[in-house]
Amino acid sequence: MNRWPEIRARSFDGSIDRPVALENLLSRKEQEQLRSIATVLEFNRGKTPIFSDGEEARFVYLVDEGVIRISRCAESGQRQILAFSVPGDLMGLPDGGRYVNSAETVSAARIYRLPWQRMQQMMLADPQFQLNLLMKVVHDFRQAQMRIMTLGQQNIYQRLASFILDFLGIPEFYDEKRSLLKLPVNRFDLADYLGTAPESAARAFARLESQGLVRRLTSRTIEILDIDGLQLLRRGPRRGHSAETHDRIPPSLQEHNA
Amino acid sequence: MNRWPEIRARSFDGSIDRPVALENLLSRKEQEQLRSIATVLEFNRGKTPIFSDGEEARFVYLVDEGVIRISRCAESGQRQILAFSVPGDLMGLPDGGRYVNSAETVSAARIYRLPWQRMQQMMLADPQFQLNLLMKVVHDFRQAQMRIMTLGQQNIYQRLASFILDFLGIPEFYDEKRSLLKLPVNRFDLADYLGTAPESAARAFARLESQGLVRRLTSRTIEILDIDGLQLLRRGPRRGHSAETHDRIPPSLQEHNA
DNA sequence: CGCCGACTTGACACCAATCAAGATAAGTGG
DNA sequence: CCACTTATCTTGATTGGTGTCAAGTCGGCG
Repeated sequence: MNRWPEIRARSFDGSIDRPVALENLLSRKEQEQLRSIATVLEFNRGKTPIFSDGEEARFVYLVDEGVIRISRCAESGQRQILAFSVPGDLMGLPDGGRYVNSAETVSAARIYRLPWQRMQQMMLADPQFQLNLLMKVVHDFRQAQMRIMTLGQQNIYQRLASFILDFLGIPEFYDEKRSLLKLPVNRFDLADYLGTAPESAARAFARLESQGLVRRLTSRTIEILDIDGLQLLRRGPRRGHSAETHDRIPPSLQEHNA
Repeated sequence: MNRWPEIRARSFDGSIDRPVALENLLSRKEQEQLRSIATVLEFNRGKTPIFSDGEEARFVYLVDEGVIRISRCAESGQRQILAFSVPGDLMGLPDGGRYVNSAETVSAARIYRLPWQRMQQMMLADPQFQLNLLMKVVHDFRQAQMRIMTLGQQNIYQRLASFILDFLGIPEFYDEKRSLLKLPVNRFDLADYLGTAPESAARAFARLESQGLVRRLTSRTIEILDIDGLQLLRRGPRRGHSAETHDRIPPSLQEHNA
């Protein structure tokens, strides 16, 4: 059990057009440095809480395996999923001594728990290490800004296209040879991530399918038919023509129409 | 001119409910530390570019006076304003050696320009200073997450209420005695910040006015009539009743629930 | 006074939230 | 294994929200 898994090539939120290089995740060396003060947490199943908004923050966490959802509830009670954390991501940085987000597993996961006090000592003792962590936080900051762009400017279909495109760079979820994307989340989580309702998320899939961009095999397994079309959709204006995306309709879908 | 101005009590984006304490801005000591390697830039007017998306990033910037808008253009050409920077805020952190956002003055401003190379040296030489900067970035990260909440869950009226409430804590803009708020931005900037169209921003003001929450004296000067009402609006559901604001339920929104 | 940009308002069409009702998949107990 | 319950997902209908075009108003400045 002292194997240390390979670091994934890119962070979850990175877009296709701006590939996120390895240095934006914590490097193997940095992770090893952190592991020396870590406690391993193993989770067998999804929906298990790791930390919660408002708790005193004595630990930060490093994802080693699996997917974690980072969320916060608005005062209205509405949940917003701020990000999905994948291996190499850091989470649980305190603000005023407390967590400001909640984190739950989405699937089985292995996570390293790091005492924040000792983290700080390490950072003070090794400024280069601290600088690397700083750059990691800056990177996460950029990812948050990209989500501001998405939520501020794109309609639901475009947001879904962005979400899908983000996943195509992660081999763990996308089987490139067969063009199969395995979504790690259900429609509820997806809706809370996109800032919409589950029904709208389902409708967005339906429309992408009607335009020949993807095909739903099951609700969690999507065949990707037209990456260029997805990118065009994402880049287009919010109020774009909906009718026929671009002229092509895959042979499998000719509706004799009505 | 070696006076060092008082640090504002709170950062721009902080909400009323979660007051942002002084330590989230750079402290006076930290700012002085930075000033030792800084070049002062003075801007007499708004709309002057400071740095632009894609440029090689050799400097970071510290706002001393005035308001700066941080923006990015989507591939569709649509501009999104990610944040407004106020005194004590840091901006221009590079990603991959380049700026990823653009910054322009909104009003007259004084800004300290810091060579990024020397900044890094300073951070390596003084880990405590670096840790303070890290916490500052973490705080900005939180602010970005709060914007994700706002954009993902709130309608235009609520976003405008959030925007207004954010400003009420800044004495530079809000004359508490006379309940007068002086907006530093025009409707275009406001719309790009809220993720909507200028027309919708105007309509949102009209509706807040029709509900007796605010009154427009000029397009940039707003009289605040009902702070509680604004907070209720912000906290409410996205699809809430608009008609009469004031048959309000006390904010003790206990989750009695069904 | 007249121009021009910023702002506002109206009209209209499209988007998306909500309620409601199936349809499908996943458990659960017999 | 099947019948049943349940959760998840999908689709339809309806209504309110909001982007867009267009027209009009206001204010500042020459």
